[in-house]
Amino acid sequence: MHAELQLDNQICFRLYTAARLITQAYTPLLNTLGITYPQYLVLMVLWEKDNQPVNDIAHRLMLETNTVTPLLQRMEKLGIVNRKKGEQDKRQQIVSLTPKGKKLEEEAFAQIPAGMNEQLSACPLKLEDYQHLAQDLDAIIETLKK
Amino acid sequence: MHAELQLDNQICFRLYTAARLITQAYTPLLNTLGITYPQYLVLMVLWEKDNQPVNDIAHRLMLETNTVTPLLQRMEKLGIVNRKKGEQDKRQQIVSLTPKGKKLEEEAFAQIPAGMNEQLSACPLKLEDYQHLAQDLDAIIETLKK
DNA sequence: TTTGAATAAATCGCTTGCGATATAAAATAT
DNA sequence: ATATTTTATATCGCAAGCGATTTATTCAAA
Repeated sequence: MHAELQLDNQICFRLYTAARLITQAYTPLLNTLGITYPQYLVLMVLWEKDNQPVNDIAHRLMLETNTVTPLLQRMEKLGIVNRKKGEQDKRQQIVSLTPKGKKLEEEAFAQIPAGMNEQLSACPLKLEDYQHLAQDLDAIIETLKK
Repeated sequence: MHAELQLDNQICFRLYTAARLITQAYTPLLNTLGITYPQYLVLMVLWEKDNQPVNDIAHRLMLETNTVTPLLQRMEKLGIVNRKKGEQDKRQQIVSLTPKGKKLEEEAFAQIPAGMNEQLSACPLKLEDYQHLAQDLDAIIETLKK
């Protein structure tokens, strides 16, 4: 019985589980938009700034390009982004929103935040708890990112 | 510009990223044991209580059996667990540790906690921050689990 | 007891995530 | 200018994770 090896003592298991469950909470909301959670993340990056190369999107999401490239290919097939070769640097693929991808921002704004608030309404955490949580998670992320 | 749709305002993105990065931090440590992080979770469940049916393991980890069954099949192939049909209830598969699976507990105890502490040594969070973090994550998990 | 409903696992198909490698273009060095 | 190295993406293979369905067994009801 090593206390260090017990599931209940693992912050990592809690992170792993909370991340899965909150992604699952997004899923029915995102299904009505026809996208997945990682695709939603990519859209948030592009809604903030359109026309970005794959690398910038990957860095923003702290993912590798071997994750992001296939994700973008699927999103292109869905008709929500376009990819075109960079003009100055032909190695780059510049990713941009299609009209459909831009339109999704309004639909998301109308549905996602309210839908998540509703699902978390029973959660006892207060605004300051969420702020504190965000700070702690940022500290962990900052420590572990390369 | 909808502030609600900005990545920096998303607690979910932080959870998603922190969970990925901390799993990545485990990876080199677990590689020396020849296992993955989800496999390590299963082992922690079995180290606490051996001989459990698939369903109990899945419930403990808050995963579905369609995730756990293939995971256990891979672990069986690695020679760290055995599966045998339940005697009272023949629908069940009772999962047990092999000698190799039991031995991994000592190796894990010798390497994993210290290795993770080292990687998180630069993290500014104090013990009480981790405790607070654990509480907040438990609140989210409790709210979202079905 | 026989039938119908619930339960335990397993299987299938698809998206992610990531280590390893490949390919092409740009930047640097000689 | 040519060779070398770096950089940007893409490709491949495998482990998860999960919705949907299937199969076998048990439980409950008629």
